[in-house]
Amino acid sequence: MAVEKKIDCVILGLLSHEDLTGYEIKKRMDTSLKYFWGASYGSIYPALSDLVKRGLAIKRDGSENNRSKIIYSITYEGRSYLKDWLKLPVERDELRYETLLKLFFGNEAGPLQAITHIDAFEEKIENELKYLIGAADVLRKITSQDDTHKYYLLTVEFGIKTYSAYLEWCREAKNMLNEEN
Amino acid sequence: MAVEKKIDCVILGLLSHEDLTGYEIKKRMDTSLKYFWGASYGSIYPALSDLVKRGLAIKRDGSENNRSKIIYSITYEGRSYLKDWLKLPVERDELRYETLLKLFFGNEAGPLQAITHIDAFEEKIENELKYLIGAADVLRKITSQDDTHKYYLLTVEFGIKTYSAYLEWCREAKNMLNEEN
DNA sequence: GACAGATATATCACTCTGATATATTATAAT
DNA sequence: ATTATAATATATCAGAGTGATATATCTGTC
Repeated sequence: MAVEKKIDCVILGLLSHEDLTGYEIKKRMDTSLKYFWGASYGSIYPALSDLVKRGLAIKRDGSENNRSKIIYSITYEGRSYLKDWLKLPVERDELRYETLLKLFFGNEAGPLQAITHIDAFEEKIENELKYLIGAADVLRKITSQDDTHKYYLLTVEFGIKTYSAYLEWCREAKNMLNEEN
Repeated sequence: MAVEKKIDCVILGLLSHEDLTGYEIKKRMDTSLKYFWGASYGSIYPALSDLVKRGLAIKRDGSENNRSKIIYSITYEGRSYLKDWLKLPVERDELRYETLLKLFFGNEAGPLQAITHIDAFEEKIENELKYLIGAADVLRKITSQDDTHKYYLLTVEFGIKTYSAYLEWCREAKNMLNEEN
């Protein structure tokens, strides 16, 4: 079986929920998927053209006035392709934390520098955690009626759990670094 | 200031600890850095040649018998370049979890499929957590004498905290999915 | 009516991955 | 002793994806 390109699978996944333009797909990446996935225009637009060529999606013109707009929908074949991919075991879960990388080499720059990086990390995580907690409240109310957003809620709860753990670690790490400077 | 390529910074960081061959650098990536960073031979070898060209590292022949071996060391300029990068604020911390991606689109495949992915994730994390706990024990003994490995220990403790949170989430997520199937 | 910001599509140089090729040495099995 | 397998070691390349940039329109506001 051909190796699935991840960008194709994400786009088909989003199109399985609703019809979208390339621009809207990018917005979903930057909001709903932000905490565990990402993609740039440079991969989205070429992938959309390719999906249409392969019959996994179709496009229609949705222009309004002079604003050009191309709306993409998933086809039956696209949905089947998506289902096949969802069945396959997960290939890779990957973390790429520059904060940890800089910390790992921290003895070159000293504890004060390390604490500065941890402080910045902590602040960013605190803000994102607030957002996720708000999102979870909204989603819990919706899913109590119908459960179309159940899976979305699961990923948000993953974020809440891990971000809370990050904050605990920040405090402990700073304590350890403060002991000896 | 020129934008630093991440691969250059990681390699210089590793060389700031000890002289290494390209192969050994890859091994460090796959062990010590594994939980928060990665790189392939296809980026390591070209980057090493480039670092030498720019005077940030030097190479010497370390061949034994017929086994060719090139040993790289960091230069004064390289160490200074590394320190400059360590001072800069972190640009990006990024998660790329295919498990969460498949879960997000889970309503297309159903709760049983989602649970299968969570089970696989849980098993992988349990194994890695065991390894990290062992590594932390060793590192804590070493750092109680001298603290060269203090920063390494901090990254391991980050892993332990987050992996424990992942496991909690796995149990809760499966409970939620089991309620209704 | 001027300006900023959001909407919308598209391309490109460059980075990095994943796979592969090549060759030697060490270890284990038969 | 021989064979097979795994580890050591360097290197390259097609293809995937990023980040930046270009272009143009629409919307809100001062």
